[in-house]
Amino acid sequence: MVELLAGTSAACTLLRWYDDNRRTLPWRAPPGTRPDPYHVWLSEVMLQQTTAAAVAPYFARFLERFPSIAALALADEAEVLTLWAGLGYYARARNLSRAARIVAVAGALPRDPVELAKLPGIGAYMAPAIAAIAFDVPVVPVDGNTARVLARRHAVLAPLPRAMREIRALAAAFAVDPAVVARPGDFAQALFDLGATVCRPADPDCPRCPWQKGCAGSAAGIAATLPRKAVKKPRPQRYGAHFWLTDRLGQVLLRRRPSAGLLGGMSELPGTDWRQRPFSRRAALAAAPVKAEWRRLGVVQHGFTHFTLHITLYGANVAAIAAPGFLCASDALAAEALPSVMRKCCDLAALRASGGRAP
DNA sequence: CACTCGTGGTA
DNA sequence: TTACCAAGAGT
Repeated sequence: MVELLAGTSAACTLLRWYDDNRRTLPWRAPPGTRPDPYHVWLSEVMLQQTTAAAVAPYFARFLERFPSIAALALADEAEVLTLWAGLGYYARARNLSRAARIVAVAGALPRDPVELAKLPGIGAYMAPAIAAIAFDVPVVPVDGNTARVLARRHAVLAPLPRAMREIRALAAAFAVDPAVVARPGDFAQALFDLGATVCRPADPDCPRCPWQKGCAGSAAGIAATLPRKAVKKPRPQRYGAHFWLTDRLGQVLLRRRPSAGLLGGMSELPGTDWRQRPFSRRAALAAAPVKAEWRRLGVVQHGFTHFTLHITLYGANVAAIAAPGFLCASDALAAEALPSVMRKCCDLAALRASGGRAP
């Protein structure tokens, strides 16, 4: 009964908590002001499966180079990937690059979630997220935070992803609450902040939660165990060999990966494909870009989402390089679209060249 | 639905 | 040290 009284709904309670506890983030507009829809869009893309701390410096550099959707639309995908290097999930950058051209032609980002979802890289979460945060459309996006908060508050016992249908229904019910209709963007971000700072994945701080009184998961003492998740399979190992080839001028041979798939469109040191079994020295060198006195520099290990990669790195120096790919001055590698795994390889090669020992 | 697709921080 | 995790999307 109490929740039917104006100004005392659960949504209203959360919004009041948000007014006192909201996080200050680079992509967030100050209270009472409207954010730039482009900033909202870019931040949502960067924040997919990525922490705010990791995103912040990338967000700043990206906006400095591409201050508007129009500026982004004029850029080559390759340059966008350069600014994305190290952030991961590079399809995000490719999709953003494509979408920017579509939006630039249309003139502006649409406000309708259905229209937003037609853009590459904008899916079931991000369409309502942008609509709510950038345009105050009364919808409630369900991200990992929201799913966790609602699964606990309503003691949803079914495991993810099956529970998503029920969780989405719980979120949608909030969208008609007058307090949410009045402040859709703040409500969405209040759920993010509650999930990030109080209703944390492990060790939720229930005593400090504005929703504890109405939380079934907390009442049952099972909040920390929710949401439940389907068991995941073990991460397999893969092996490869890559080659650090320099010339008389200190330039390094690189090549561009295929434009789709893993690390699509990114630069890399030439190498083998990545297989389930290690390469012998002979098998590895059969894939070397040139015949040379190859020296084993060490092994780079790198964890991807669905496998662990072990790269044996070989190094050689020749007078002049004649091989497929392109040359890059060794002091210009920082400006290349190198994914982290390749950055590790380059770091190891530099270390060995300066006298470091093989690991 | 199940799988692919990165990375760095935390316990 | 391994394992889990973060404002998910595309296929």
